[in-house]
Amino acid sequence: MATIDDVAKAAGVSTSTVSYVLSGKRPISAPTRARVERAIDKLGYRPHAGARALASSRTNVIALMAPLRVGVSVPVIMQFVAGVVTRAREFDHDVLLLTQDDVSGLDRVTSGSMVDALVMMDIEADDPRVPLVAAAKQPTVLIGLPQDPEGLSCVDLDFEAAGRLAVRHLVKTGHTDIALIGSPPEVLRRHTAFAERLMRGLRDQAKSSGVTARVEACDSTPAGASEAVDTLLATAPETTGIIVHNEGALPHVLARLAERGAVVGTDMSVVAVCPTDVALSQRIPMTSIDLPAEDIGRVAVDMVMTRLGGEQPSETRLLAPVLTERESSAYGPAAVHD
Amino acid sequence: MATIDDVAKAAGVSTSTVSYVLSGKRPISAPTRARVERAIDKLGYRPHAGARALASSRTNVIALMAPLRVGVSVPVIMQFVAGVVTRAREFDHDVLLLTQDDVSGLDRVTSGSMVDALVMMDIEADDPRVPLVAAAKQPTVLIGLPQDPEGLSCVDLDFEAAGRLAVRHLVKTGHTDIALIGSPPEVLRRHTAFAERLMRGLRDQAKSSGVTARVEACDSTPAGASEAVDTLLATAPETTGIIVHNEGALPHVLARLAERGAVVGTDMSVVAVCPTDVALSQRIPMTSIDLPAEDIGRVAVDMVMTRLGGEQPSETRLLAPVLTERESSAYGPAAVHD
DNA sequence: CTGGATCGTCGAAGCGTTTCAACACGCTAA
DNA sequence: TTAGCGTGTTGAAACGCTTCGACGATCCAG
Repeated sequence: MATIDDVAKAAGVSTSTVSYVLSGKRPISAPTRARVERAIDKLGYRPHAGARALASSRTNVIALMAPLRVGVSVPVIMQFVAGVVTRAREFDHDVLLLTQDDVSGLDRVTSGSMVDALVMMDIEADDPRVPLVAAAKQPTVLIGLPQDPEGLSCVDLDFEAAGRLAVRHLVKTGHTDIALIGSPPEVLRRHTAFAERLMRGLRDQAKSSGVTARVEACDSTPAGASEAVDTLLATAPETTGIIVHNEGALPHVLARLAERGAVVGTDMSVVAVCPTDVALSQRIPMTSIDLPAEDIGRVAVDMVMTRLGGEQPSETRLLAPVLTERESSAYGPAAVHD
Repeated sequence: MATIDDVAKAAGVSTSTVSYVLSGKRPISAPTRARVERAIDKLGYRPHAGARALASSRTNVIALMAPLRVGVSVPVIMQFVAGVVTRAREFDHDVLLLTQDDVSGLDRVTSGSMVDALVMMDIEADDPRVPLVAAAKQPTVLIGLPQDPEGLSCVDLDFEAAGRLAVRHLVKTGHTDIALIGSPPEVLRRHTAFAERLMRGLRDQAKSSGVTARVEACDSTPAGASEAVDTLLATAPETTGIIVHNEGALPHVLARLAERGAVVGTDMSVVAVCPTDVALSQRIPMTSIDLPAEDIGRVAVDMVMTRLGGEQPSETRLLAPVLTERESSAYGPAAVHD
């Protein structure tokens, strides 16, 4: 492997000149720059990442903590990951993937200076990682909202607004008996932030709209979905509007409703909260509130990068939910027809 | 951040002694070791990854190239990834995730010495990355089999054997008209290795068993699956045994068969090639050949690690397919009942 | 005793960059 | 003419670690 000194020798300049050509941090005359560049690709020179990290304390790597937890939809996680990785590359950064949900990986990459910054997914309401990143020297962006986002940068879909929006939509189209089929019990037990926020928004809106809204946890399996549907329709047979916030369970919920003879889009209105591609690959195109996972990943990287240059204050960005009507929802019993 | 010199000073030893305590490459007396260790965690010392990489030319990072291509099942990819990441951690390595399918990332991490080794997924028959890794100084393991695995280390399910096994099973249970519902057309167009290998095994076995076996490509969407099922049953209505090698399409294939009144497990036998958890989360438990994705990821790391220590010869490991009978297959028309 | 191993520790030379202070040069302005 | 300035380039000092060769001490065999 050629070193920067080899390049310098080949170009007849000093090593620092080569370095400045590469970094652009000092002006270099056109002819010199040309000689250096020619030498670089004649030798196939690549800077040694470790040496660079040592000298500059910049690694051009960011860490992505994506705990692979039970109950979270893997395709959705991957959309976040894809957003993060591709955007990071646009800033000339690579991504170190951490999947353990403990705190040791965090400590290792931050205090070992392996990364310049961190993006953390799947935040719980009282997440043990949060105090650590607050203390780390690397800037961090959370995908999701912890209990106390004080001094932290966060980005997420505004799930509270999404909950409200879903209810408002159903109410507006004439539904007064509404239910949420939500996250798996494990997720709720962990107090995963997004699940709780959606429920809060939903309850608030139901209350202020004067409609009933019950909530069923739901495993992402066929059996779990069937059970959720069955208990829901047993305890509240008057339900005509269902919000499903569980990508894995969604197809099974629809299948069970069909088995029970409920025609989605006619008898029963269903609003999904999920990525658009998931909404579109169901048995019928779903009315849905988009979870723009890839965008959120991208934004997380943008935020982390602005904090990397210059001492920006922390900010939390909540993306406004957008509801798109498709074929799974219709007017309900209380609809006012004109 | 404390440095190794701080630790040495605090413990009253030389920096090299601290280094040897950490690496264990030279014997250190018990009392000295104890003093050093006390100093280490009093100061909260962590070696600087870049400095270590520079001095030792070891980064303790491996690259994982997992192109996020259209047509490949994301949950399955993630199983590979999970296997790789967790096993890498057991060897004290972290994972750098590359998702671009071009060759630039490969070049960057190898010639920049960012990683000690590579694991590459989703190999095409004539993959442009293969010549590059053969030239790189870092050992590499491919998940999948290129056209010419000469001098390369590879690991995968033995898809050819899986194709044969699936056919043999159907033949043995009395089916003479067999079909494969396979990968999406894009995957075939890329000559993705595993898809072609399964088809080859299937055709060979069909030929030598004297049964017919047609092949349908199949998009992983509801529409694509319906289309595949429809054309299959239109052109070969006598089909009683179907092999599905497409995780994304599987549920939709089953749904379409049901819609058309074919009772899977009675009229129609279906064998899936997919991870067991996918096989179990369908409308009925599927007879399947397991794709042990996480295991394969783990094995890939094992192989890469043995090649990292000592100059091992390259090897390719093909895991023997295992078929598990469940409820989606039954005896066919030609079965000999006793 | 003496000579040679063995054990534990140390000093110093790298590893390949970045970056700071300094300098040479040609200009312009006084 | 000279002081002063900006432009382009350089030398050398970090950055924090690993590892090689060397060295004193201890031990055992002869």
